[in-house]
Amino acid sequence: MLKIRDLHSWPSTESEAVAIQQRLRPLVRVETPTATPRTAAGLDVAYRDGDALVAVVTVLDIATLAVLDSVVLRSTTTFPYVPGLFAFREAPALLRALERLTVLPDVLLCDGQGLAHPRRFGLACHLGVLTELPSIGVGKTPMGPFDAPEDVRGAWTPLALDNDVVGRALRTQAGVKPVFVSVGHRYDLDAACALVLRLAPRYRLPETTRTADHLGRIN
DNA sequence: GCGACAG
DNA sequence: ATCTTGTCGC
Repeated sequence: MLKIRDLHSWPSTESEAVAIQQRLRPLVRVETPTATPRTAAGLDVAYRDGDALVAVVTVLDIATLAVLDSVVLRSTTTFPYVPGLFAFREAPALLRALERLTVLPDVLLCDGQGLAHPRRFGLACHLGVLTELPSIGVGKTPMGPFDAPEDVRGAWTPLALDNDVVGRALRTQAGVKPVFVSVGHRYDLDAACALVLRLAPRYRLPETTRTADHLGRIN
């Protein structure tokens, strides 16, 4: 159902990984989404003892937050955790999980950064470019400094890296830390923040990531 | 050279 | 990410 573009093989060294990011970075497209999305996917990976991991993808109906589909895939670690090269650790398993989806989502919400990345090619960009699906990065920790948005749901401040605005620190609830939203592929920052707010009516993180995280813990 | 650094 | 007690709040 979902086609994964064969743009590169999975590297085993950091320098190869960086070269792939630099080669794929120009393929990212920032654009206003054509239509209002009806479904959104949450992607997450849980780690187990040793090199075992569990990749989870859930598809929710944005209007009702009902879970329409979910895939839980057990796999194993292929690349160490290196800040800036996160996709090479999590994307292989997440892509295999995405291929097993029955309901194709209108947009991907990734657990990590998109353009808010040192080379402007975080996990959300990587998954977006390889699937050609619109994608958004929702991180719990920023990769750079930021000014705290006011403590009101919906408040935000720009996230800058070097001299570019690469994302936003977005307050999804008063009294909790903001989340860090950036474009992954085929989306824009305003629409991304609006969607994250709709998906997080009650908690800090969007329901998509919460359900995916939950499934990863119990499986 | 040293520290910082998505999950 | 994961390892973990108690505590505050709905």
